[in-house]
Amino acid sequence: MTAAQSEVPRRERARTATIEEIKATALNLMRETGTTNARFTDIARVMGMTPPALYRYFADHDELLTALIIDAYDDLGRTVAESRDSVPDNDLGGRWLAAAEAYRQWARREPQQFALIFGLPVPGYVAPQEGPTTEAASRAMSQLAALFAEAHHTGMLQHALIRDVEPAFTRCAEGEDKFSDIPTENFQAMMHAWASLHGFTCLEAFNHLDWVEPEARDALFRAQVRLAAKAAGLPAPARVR
Amino acid sequence: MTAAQSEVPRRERARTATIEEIKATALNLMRETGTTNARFTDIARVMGMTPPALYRYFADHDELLTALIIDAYDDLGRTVAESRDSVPDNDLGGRWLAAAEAYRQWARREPQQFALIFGLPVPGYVAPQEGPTTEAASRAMSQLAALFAEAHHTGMLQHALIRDVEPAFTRCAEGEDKFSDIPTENFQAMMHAWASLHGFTCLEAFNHLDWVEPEARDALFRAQVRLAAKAAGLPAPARVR
DNA sequence: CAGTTGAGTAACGTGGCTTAACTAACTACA
DNA sequence: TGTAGTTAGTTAAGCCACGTTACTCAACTG
Repeated sequence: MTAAQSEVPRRERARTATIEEIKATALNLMRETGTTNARFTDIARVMGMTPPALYRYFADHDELLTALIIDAYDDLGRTVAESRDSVPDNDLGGRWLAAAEAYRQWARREPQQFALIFGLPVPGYVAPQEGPTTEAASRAMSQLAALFAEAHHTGMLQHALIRDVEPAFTRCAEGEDKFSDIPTENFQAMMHAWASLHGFTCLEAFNHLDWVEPEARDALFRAQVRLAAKAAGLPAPARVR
Repeated sequence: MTAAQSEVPRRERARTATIEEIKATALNLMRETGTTNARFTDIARVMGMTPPALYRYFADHDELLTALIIDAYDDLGRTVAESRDSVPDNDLGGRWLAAAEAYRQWARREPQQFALIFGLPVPGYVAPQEGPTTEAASRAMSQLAALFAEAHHTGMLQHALIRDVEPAFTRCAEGEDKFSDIPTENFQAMMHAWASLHGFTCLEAFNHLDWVEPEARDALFRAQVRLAAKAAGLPAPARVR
């Protein structure tokens, strides 16, 4: 391990550390202000630096934002995957429940990052076209798709509740290589499940469910997710929490 | 009608007209920039006025935003209600479908206004506590609730797919006076339906479904809404579109 | 004619983005 | 070990833009 450190030149390590610190600081500022804006000046001040120094690491405000967006996707995807994989392979319903809960809790914990990736673009930000953000997004989403692929391959995926697959959607789904191993019917069901999960998550993360008591909100969420599972043909979770 | 105009003093009419123009201009600027920010300076410039003049109408940036948020809720609620009521009373499934489609299309048409009410708060904006925005929100939402109440009273509301109502949610739902005439089971189902609708709408409005062809997206949406209806115990639409 | 309202001008203050020029420290190599 | 090159960082400065207030003028109302 000590040997591995010297693999990477000292300077380069310091540099990446600084980059990480900048991003972390920007996120902290967003958390404080409750927005998706982080001023260069403030970041520098908090870090005990001067604003121009940041330009050594990010050519542009947009470049920082792009990095943050990619990180957010990766973090969300990783969190969902980890939570999903903490449930045994044979309990597919439980794995879906865990993944969904992770999605939800991540958004609650980090509403700014959630807004960063799933909300309106930040004022003044223009996304790099065909860019790495899109890739990061599909990487994160494939964590959900993996669950359905898994279910399909082990034969545990039942028929979806909506079975009259729309022809237009069939054509479209077949165009996506990475999902080609899931039957269209189930792929469509997955999209429904995702939308359903996403909707609850948005409402809660942006404070539109404050009038529902916390325990009731938990219950409502579980019901929403179970409903989505049932509709998608996923088996019920092994243990009821 | 001509007599009615003189009911309201000339000055007051001019004043409200200006207020409307300010709000409309702000919205146009938001549409142009694709954000939820509208600078006072820009509004004034577009209107052929000077910035300070706006302070005659809005004491504050926040005051303008508050007005815009309330307008957005009202507009959304009105749009949904109109679309819903354009379908015959006896076709409850069709009414739900129409309402949902209106919700979706409104968000597509006005992503900025949609973000204004359902996204992160605008940078620097602090909502007036216990304020009129909350009232406007529940007014808009009651347009959906009305549909379920209607269905319940005419006896056309079947059992929801999820029937083991969570006890915590029961207590909470009973606390809401305005929904007290809908059985808890169905109220919960309504929340599920709303979340599902909202999720799809958010994803589409914020460009996360661009990879799905337009016709396929329409199909996907209709399936999502039909699924939600089935789960909530609403009858199927009379005519299949 | 007196009072009220709308609007403009000028000005203040602030604050942030960004570039340019310079300094200090570190790295590597002879 | 000394020296040349590179990198991180600072200071200074320019620039622009926005929000907001105070003051003044014009127009309308009654």
